[in-house]
Amino acid sequence: MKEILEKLRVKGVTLTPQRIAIVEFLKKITAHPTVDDIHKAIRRKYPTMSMATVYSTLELLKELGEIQELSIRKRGKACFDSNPKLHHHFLCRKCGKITDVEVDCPIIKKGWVDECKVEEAQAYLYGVCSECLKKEKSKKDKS
Amino acid sequence: MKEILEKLRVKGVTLTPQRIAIVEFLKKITAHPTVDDIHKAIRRKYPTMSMATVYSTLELLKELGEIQELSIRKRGKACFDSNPKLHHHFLCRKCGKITDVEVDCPIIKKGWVDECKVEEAQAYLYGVCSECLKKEKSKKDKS
DNA sequence: TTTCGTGCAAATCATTTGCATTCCA
DNA sequence: TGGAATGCAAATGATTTGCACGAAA
Repeated sequence: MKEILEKLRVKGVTLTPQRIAIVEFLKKITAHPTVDDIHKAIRRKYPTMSMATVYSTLELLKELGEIQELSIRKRGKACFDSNPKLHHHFLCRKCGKITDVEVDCPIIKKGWVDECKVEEAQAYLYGVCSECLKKEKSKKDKS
Repeated sequence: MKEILEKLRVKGVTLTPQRIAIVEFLKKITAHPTVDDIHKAIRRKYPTMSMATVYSTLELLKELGEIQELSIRKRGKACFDSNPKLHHHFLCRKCGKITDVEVDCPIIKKGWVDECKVEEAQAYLYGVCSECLKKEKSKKDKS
């Protein structure tokens, strides 16, 4: 945690209490919060925290490579992953939960594809998660 | 083309002129148009065509598995691919063009990952396309 | 003090919805 | 004819922007 804030300071980022709160919240959570999730959570501590500040801080962290933005919810709101490293995501259509997918895909990664320079890569998988499958199964067994 | 319309008719879809126009437009184009692109294009022929109709027809075609929706433009508008088969996409950050990526990735596809059932999969790659790289290079060579 | 960040409110933009009208089967 | 599709306009919801104020360098 401290290292991240230190890294930001070195890069010349002004460490306001709001920004620190957002960084701490993101780096603590393993879920993939939306802008609204972040805003709501931090408002408990800083009741005046505005959406505009959340947006601008997320933009900043993204540019600095500290987080990544996901658009896995089609036509839905953006969500954020505090882990900027290359990995993929699964969205459960039943419960809506997003989980990390750590499989390594030799082609879908940074590098070169069809003579194009790939700087960022994200794969989105959609379906039914193991928990929801279990629930479906136990419901079926009963009937 | 005719086969697609016939397939839709068999499935019980009412074939209005508007729907036919949208299907014909989509199946002719190799690009990845937004809702607005489609609306603008078809308005030339049907000046009263409304956005609502475009949205609802696209929703229908998606449900019937005739097209797929992409959310490759983060926080941007949705775009559509008239090819419903599994393949991936590349978005050039310089020129904004979206191109198909036909590489096959053993993991990013329908099947099972981490005990989750994967029903749909899409990989989005971001970077600089070959054309923009060429332009950059020729500019550098001159200077 | 001069720049930068914040918070508020208003503006924007894509998408959705309600409803009266029109159209296909 | 009757249910479904269309078109319009208004509503919604996320994101962006403008600007005055306050805080940090």
